[in-house]
Amino acid sequence: MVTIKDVARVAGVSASTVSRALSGRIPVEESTRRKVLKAAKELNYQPNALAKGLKEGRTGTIGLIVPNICNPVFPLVSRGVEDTARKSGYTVILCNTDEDVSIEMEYIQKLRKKWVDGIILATSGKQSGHITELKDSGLPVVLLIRRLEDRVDAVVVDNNEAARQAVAYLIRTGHRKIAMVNGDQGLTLYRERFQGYLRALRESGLAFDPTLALEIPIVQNCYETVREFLAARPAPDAVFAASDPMALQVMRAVKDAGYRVPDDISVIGFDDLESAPFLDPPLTTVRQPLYQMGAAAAERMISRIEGKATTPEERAPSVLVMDTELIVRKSTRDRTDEKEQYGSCETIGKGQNG
Amino acid sequence: MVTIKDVARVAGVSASTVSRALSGRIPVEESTRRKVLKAAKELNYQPNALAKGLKEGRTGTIGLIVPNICNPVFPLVSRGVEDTARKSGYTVILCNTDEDVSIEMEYIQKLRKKWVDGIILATSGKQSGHITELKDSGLPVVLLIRRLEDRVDAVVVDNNEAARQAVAYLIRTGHRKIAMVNGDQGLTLYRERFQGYLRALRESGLAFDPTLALEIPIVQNCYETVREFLAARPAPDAVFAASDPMALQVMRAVKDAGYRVPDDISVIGFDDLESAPFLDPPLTTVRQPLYQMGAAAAERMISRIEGKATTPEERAPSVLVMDTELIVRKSTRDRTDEKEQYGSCETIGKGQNG
DNA sequence: CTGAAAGCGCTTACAG
DNA sequence: CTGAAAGCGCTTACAG
Repeated sequence: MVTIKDVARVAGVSASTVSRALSGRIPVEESTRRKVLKAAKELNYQPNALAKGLKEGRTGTIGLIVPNICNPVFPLVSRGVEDTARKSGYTVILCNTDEDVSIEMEYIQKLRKKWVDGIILATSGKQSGHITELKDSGLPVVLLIRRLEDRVDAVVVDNNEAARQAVAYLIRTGHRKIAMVNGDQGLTLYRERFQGYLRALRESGLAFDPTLALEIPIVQNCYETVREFLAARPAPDAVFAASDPMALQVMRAVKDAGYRVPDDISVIGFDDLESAPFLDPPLTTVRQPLYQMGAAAAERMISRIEGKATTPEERAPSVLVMDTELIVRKSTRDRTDEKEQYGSCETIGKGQNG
Repeated sequence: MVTIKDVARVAGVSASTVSRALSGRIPVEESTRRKVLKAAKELNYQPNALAKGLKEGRTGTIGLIVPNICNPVFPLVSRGVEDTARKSGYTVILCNTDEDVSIEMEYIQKLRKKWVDGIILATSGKQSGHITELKDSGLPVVLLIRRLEDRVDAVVVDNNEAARQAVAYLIRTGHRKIAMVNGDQGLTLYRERFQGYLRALRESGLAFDPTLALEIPIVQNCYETVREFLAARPAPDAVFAASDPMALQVMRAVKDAGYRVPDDISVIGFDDLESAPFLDPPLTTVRQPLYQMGAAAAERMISRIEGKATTPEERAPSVLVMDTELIVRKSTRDRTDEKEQYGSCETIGKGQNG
């Protein structure tokens, strides 16, 4: 590798001058600057980022910790982070934890050793002590998806309200027996969505029926659990699934049990993944601005790192709550309209996937 | 941050001794070793990875360059890479290029500056000069998905053969007018899949009809293009889509055009994403061992980095071709069986999504 | 086995 | 404006 000394030799100046000329912000005689730039180009000089980082105490690297990049919300989130980071010259280290706090802590330690300039945490884990500790150590931390009161910067959606709106929509369109298929209640975001579901019921004076609330911690079990649920008791008239991947499995289970979507059972999801409009039927779901959330988290992170936050308000932790939107497609129907739109050929519809 | 000097002071030895004691592999008196370990623990000493990297010329970091983590094959691939890397103590920098060679080159340069120990390249870009150049520079490089003759380590599937098998299956089950919905022909993997399609036709004595071959470089356009295709000419009896996301859009378009899957048109995909069994109908598709491919690439990379490859054969570039498997589900049917299994209620079936 | 010294490749106060 | 020197925090040949 060619070093700063090689450039210095070729340009006929000292290493200090090369460093200054290349930095751009320290005054150097125009003619020497040109000589240095020419030599650097000629030798294809690439400054050693480790030496630079060691000296400056910063590396232009951001850690991004997610539960699992295979959960389809995270690719979009991480593109939001990475695109924004890249535009400002930062690079992203990706870490999957599977919501295992010990892996999360292991990664945090490793990232600190590598002197990342900050850590974006998109896990919704069960513990938080290590996070406030991390923040108090002075390293910039931004939470994504999850918040920790108002003590740490965060970018989130209002899961409670988004879920309430979705369920309120079902109620408004005539559904009365609404099941909720939910994820691990150990994770804040699923608890919040459950609270929203309860709130919508309460606001409409509907009683909460605990037998209609399914907690399914592992997405892969969703299909089986819903099949058993449908086999064991009278069907609900709607299912609110706490994520699109769960909604997909719910729809499959509903159809395989001999019911039609949305004729017999309406299904609503949460996420609005890219595939949602192409499912059969196209999925009604709550849209989260995933890419924008990633981008916003990265922006917040970079302004923390670069110390742009100067006023007291800017220095205080900020929680950015982004808007969700209910996207109505064809997996839900209006039950207040008694002329059934999809009602013909009922037996076939019921049987075709059974 | 606490440094090696702090530990040395507390342990009452020199920094050199601390370094040796902590390294584990250099002999140190048992009693001093214990003192050092105790002091290190007490101070929660974390060695500075930048200083270590600067001295040793390696960083325990691997670069992973993909086209777009939002293309759903890459989350699994990258988990394979990351899980394997993590087990050996490595960390992964993720880079998205959108198949833009200039972004790819920019990232390669940046990764080199950061002294990554190797680069795994999963892009299937149109140029390759910079890759052989990179490899010749001595930095370990492993290709994923794509290969470059036998000049660079690679982990791939036999796209040509996998596509041939899929199309041969369609032919064997009585399909005669088989369309192919394909991706950007500038990318090797799609060209190879197209070649496999042609080969299957040829082997069965079927003529290739160019009007049945659709090149759709941008997945998002797939639905519209297939709608137009179906509106403009008599329908094919099967569609081979070169990826599952395309297959999903094809199924939607087929149904919206008033045809049934698989009664009127069989659809076959490529990837076997997690959602494939839950689609409606469950998707027949070619399974790629995505996670294993990522893991294999990371293993190859690590053995290159750590110089385990010692015999001449081990040092030579290796191309690992992994097996694909055709997973038959319900989106294809057997046309040689003239009792149509799904044939009842034909008009409803055609109309229900139109 | 252990310590003092050199050096990895930068940046930046310190002189001039 | 420019150079020589110090130092970021490690590791490792060199002596002892």
